[in-house]
Amino acid sequence: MPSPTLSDVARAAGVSYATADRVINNRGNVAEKSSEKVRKAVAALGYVRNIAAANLSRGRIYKLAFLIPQGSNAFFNRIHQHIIHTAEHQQREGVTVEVIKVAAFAVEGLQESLLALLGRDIDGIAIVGLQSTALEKSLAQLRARGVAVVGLVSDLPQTSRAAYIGIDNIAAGRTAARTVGLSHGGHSGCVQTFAGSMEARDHAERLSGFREVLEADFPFIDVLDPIMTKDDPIVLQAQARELLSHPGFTALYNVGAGNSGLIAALQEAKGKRPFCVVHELVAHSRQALLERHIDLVIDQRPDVEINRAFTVLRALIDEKDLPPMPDLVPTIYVRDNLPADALTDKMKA
Amino acid sequence: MPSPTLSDVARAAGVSYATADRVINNRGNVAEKSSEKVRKAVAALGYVRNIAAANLSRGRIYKLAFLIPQGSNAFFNRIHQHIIHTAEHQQREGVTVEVIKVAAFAVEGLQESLLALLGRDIDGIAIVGLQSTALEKSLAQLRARGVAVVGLVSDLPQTSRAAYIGIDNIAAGRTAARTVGLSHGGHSGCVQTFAGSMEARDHAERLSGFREVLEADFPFIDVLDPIMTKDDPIVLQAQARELLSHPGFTALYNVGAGNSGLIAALQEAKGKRPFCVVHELVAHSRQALLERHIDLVIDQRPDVEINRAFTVLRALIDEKDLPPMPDLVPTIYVRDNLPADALTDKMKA
DNA sequence: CAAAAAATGATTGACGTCGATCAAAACTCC
DNA sequence: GGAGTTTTGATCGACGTCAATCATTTTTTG
Repeated sequence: MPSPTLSDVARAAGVSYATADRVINNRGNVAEKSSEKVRKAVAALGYVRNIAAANLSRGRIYKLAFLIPQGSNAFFNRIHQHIIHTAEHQQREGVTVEVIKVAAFAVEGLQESLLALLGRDIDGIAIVGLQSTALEKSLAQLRARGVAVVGLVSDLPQTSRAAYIGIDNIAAGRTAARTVGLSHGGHSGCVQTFAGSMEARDHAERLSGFREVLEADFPFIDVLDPIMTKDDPIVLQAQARELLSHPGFTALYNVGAGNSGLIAALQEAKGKRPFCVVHELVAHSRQALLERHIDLVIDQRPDVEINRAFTVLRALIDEKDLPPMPDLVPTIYVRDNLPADALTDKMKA
Repeated sequence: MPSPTLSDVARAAGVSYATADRVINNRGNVAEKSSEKVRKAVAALGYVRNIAAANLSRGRIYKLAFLIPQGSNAFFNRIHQHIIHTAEHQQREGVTVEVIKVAAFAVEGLQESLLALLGRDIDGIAIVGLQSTALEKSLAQLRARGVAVVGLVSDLPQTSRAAYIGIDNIAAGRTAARTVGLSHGGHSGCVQTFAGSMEARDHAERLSGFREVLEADFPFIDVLDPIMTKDDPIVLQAQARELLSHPGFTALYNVGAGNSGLIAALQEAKGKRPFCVVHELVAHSRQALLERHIDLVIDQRPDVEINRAFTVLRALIDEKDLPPMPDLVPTIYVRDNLPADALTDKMKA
């Protein structure tokens, strides 16, 4: 019942503790024959090294870094908050975390930060990624040095990371479409979409998922080509204001950020407004839900993602397999299933 | 930077390690004056005992028990699966788990299981609860012996548990109502509700939340009194079949279980069907979503709940404060945001 | 003020692992 | 078969805590 120790393994393999230790921590200078015997004994006994004891022994500290885009984007502020909050609690378990702000969506900036990291001893990094192949080389270098790399929210080149932690954005778009479709109750309609930029992969993916479902399952709803906003609230507000003055739109869907502008425009408008779906639950989208200016928020649960990032990074660093974690799915918020407002609560404190 | 050790505390307090140890592990035989000094030093240095080292030292094993209702209920099977799965991974970290099946929704059965637990040395239990005050005494006894008790999915008497892990069922009902309301796109309608029993607190709560939102925000939708089903698929199928033969129902909402019956009836029916909302994502509700027999599933994410139960129990047992965990909210599933089907995947393997 | 009781100090051996060191044994190779 | 190399064994002292023991000091009590 009690887990076998390395001494047990050594005994079973017929070698000394020292040799077993050399194999387990591959320190070299061990004959293939002995190595073989030890590996067999490990398999036979089901030995798993006690990470707590190991960490205690060497006084290990896990050094993690999170690279997230700079700027005043409410969503990334929320991400940042969650990282800090989680880091506080992990501190006592030997995890130190550094949050590195990177110039938003600029490959060069990210590249630079990665190079800076190369010189330091870091155990794992989570990166809000860019698909650019320009990153491949430095990421490969980092990983060659044993650094665990995961993509967060937005993926990196597949070969450059051990895992991607984020939602499926096509599914997110499809989900939005489903709700828009259902909201029409079989009646015809016309949806105006908004996007920051078609170069942002997540925006493009959401749009394609959105289109796909509406075309297939709700053909009586027209989908208009997206208005490009650069995620700028000012642009969104102006465009939305103009739009809302014309009747005929039965739904609005913004795949990108800058929702405060959209919400401001909706707030001004009188009378029946179109069905509105946006992404990411932050202070203003939350309030807009409560005040009925919008109907739905599709959220990627950054709290769950951050949680997962920590867990995955530790598992990668410890080279153990992943414990069960909640699945990541695009979450639909209406005004009735909002979580307690932790951020607001914190602000008060 | 490195955490202070108990030796540091002892030195700071001007007492010996032995005395500091006596205070920390309250072994008694220590003068109030010394005790005071030690506590002050603890506060001053911010000492937190190293749980990994402590567990290593005493070879601690956390003994947990989960009490869940017996029977072939798909939802509880899912719960059971998650417990087993999580337990496997926790095993190597010194956690043993026992799942105790209790006669469904019978206070006596639960009571009996609790009494049986009284004799054994258990560190924590999670109970799919009953609100009954009959349980208060045995729960109080257990807790007096230092057993951590949390309510799972369905709450226990408030004073009898340290935490409740489950969704707010009123919010769940409100959420269902919101989606039903939105699906009517401003048109009038008529919803038939189904419930297992009004004595089940979660059923009653969901219904009241459902009613509340529809009456307040969608007064043009009629809510019919619930058909009582005892969560029996046969009953549901018969009732639904009958219902579907009449036109005029624009939505169906089942707050309880037994959905396979409802789905079977929907499957038989031809033509346009009402908007359908049910609770809990399990094999058949998942399939029904995919095959478009129903529109929405409100789920309480048992995977998240189980995860949380383990985390909370450990925190209670270790007497440390709670690490950040994902919020528990009623989750809305449509056919486009379903998680990967872990259970099915497992069945195959 | 002496005897009993209570509190404290000092110390030790676990727990399982790491990262050493040093000597002894087992091999190569010529 | 002797020098050199590689591989082993044995052992030690951390890491921070727990759970002991035993001797000593301090306090209480009659």
